[in-house]
Amino acid sequence: MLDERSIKVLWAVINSYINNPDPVGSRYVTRKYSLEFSPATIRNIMADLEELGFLSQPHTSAGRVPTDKGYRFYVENLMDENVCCHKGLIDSLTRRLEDLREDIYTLLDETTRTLSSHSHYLGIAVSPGPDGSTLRCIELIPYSDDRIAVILFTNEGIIKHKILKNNFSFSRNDLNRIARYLNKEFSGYTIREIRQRLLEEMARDKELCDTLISQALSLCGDVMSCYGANVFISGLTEILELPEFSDIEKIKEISRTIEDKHAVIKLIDSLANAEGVQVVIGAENTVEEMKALSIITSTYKEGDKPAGIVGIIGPTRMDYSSAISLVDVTARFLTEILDEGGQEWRRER
Amino acid sequence: MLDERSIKVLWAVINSYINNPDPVGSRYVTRKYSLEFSPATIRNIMADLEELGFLSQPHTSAGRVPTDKGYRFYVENLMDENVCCHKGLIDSLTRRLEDLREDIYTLLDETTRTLSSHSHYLGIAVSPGPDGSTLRCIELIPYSDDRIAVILFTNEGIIKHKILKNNFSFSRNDLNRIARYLNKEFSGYTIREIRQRLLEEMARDKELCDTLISQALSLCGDVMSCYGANVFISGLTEILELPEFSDIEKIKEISRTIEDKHAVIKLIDSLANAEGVQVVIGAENTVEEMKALSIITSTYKEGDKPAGIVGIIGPTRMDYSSAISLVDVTARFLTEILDEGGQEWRRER
DNA sequence: ATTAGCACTCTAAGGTAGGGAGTGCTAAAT
DNA sequence: ATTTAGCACTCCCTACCTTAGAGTGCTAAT
Repeated sequence: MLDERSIKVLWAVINSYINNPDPVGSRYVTRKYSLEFSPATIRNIMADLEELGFLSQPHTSAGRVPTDKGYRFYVENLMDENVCCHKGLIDSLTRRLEDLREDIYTLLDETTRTLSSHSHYLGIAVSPGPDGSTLRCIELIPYSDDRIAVILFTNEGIIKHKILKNNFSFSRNDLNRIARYLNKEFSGYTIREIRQRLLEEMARDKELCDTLISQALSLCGDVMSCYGANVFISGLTEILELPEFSDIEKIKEISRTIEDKHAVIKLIDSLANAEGVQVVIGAENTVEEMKALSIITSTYKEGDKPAGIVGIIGPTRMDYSSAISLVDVTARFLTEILDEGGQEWRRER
Repeated sequence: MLDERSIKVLWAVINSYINNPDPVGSRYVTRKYSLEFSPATIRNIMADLEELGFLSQPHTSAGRVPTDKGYRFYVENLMDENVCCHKGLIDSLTRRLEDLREDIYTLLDETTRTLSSHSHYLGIAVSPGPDGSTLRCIELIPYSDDRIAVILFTNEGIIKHKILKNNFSFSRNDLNRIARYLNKEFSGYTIREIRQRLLEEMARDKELCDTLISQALSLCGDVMSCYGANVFISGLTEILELPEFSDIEKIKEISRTIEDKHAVIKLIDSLANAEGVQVVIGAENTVEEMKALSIITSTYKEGDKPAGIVGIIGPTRMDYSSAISLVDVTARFLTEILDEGGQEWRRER
């Protein structure tokens, strides 16, 4: 499709632009990348590349800038794959996440911080949602006369708690019986499956009229209902340093976008089921406010099920190769951590 | 100290500047506030006020701008105290916090959102730290072969959990016994007191050699050690709209400052023990990066002990009267919520 | 096919002039 | 003695212009 010369030039332009967001001129390319052609030749090539949609000019008589299509080609064909191992990243991940193995929310929060400080873009992570999480066990604890603390453990290490007001007053024994029942029935299922079964069981138990059990089911349902995916984003400070965000309006837009976690979940969800690292460049994005940004994500897994997502959001002018491997390594790392946490449990069964 | 005329003028300047951050001129004051003097007279008064340090000029031949000292005088003497009841605020607080009574972290997070959306400044909240929180009860739950989930309930509604790796394998019965012991010993004490006692007991128990108990104590200590105050800040989007933050550098500074939660805690801590609403204006602040900002805080209480802090951070040109009552109302509201949550418990004892 | 040369285009930066808002001072008015 | 009108002056802000520089596209020569 493209001859070798064109590829060299395209690579040079993108490489240069990634390091420094100034339109790239023909003279600069010949000098800096010591190509064996004169600026005039490069100009011709660039004109061709522009016609093909890989480059564009901010205005006549400015240098060239890569288009989204250009970046896409770069990511798929030209990128430097063998980025050095992320020793520093692994180090900080292990160091910072050491004590957090079992508290996945804090773990993900720290992960986004690590991602953003290493990439200098936004770090993002989505916790396992109800569909993927497997219930490990439920505990019911008397909290006060008319309140019960319900605590949910999942394999992914998410602990969800809620305190429920209750009309009946349960003894500790009652609660233990209920918990035993719930655990027997539901542990090992995903939250989504449990929700489904709850609906059925509750319909059935209406007739059985076993107060304790039906109470238990309703308790369980209450907690489940507040179970959703959580989004973590950090690194605003990092991207404020980038020249493309020196404009207040853009910052406002980004800030609004990332404060609206629902929008982010929607955005990210479409990538949840893909294998490996996903790259969405600029206008490939379906969300209007993100058309100037690129997103790199990967899923981390619990066992062999995709659990949640980690990634990086940055300008389209992104250091793709390093960002991609950063995300890749991080996702693997999280998968590993979750595995350690889950192993004994799976062995046990 | 100031005659009535001067006060009127000072009030007018500050009032005008709060609504619109342009230096206030003499002509504008006479027009807008229909004072019974000519611009020339106002000019003389303003010159006096400047000499006294209440006003300043950005440059010769610009209008006047209030100084920190001016704001201070305004807050203490001139402010419109009887701001209308914050019906809207109370409404959204009740609506948004209804289901969160017992999960204080989510509660505080939502509180900052409500504060920032009502004030259009930054909303801030600090959760009860170890010193103030009273332990309600401890639960120990087997998590896997060699791990135990420790769950801490406090009166303030904070639930802290941690999963601990353990060398011994405890049966459920063991854990229940340990939990009973711990509850008997420690519930009703503040976290700080417990930490203190733990140290003593552990020293003593070395000789007693009751493995179970000393294990229990060490478990308890482990969880306590991760018990610190949490800071919540939100509303960056709000203050991006303010004209004083149209400069990227200022935004960077603020963003850095609020991302550094330790600094914020340090800053806020000095206000923790004061009664009622605290107002810190601009350079009165001890933290360098905050010298252009004002902070309004109040403590919410659990029972009669101050538990944590809520507040607003904004530009010195802040709508103090509404911000102050906003913070006041919110703090009272939180206190009330915590009271409801705690009442039964205290009654029980 | 490539390159040197050249005219042309567009931006970014710096400099200048004019308008406008506001002041301080002085002298007149109350 | 206080207040006010009048006026000269100061300073900022904006718009406008100019210039330098970087880069292009085209043409003609290699």
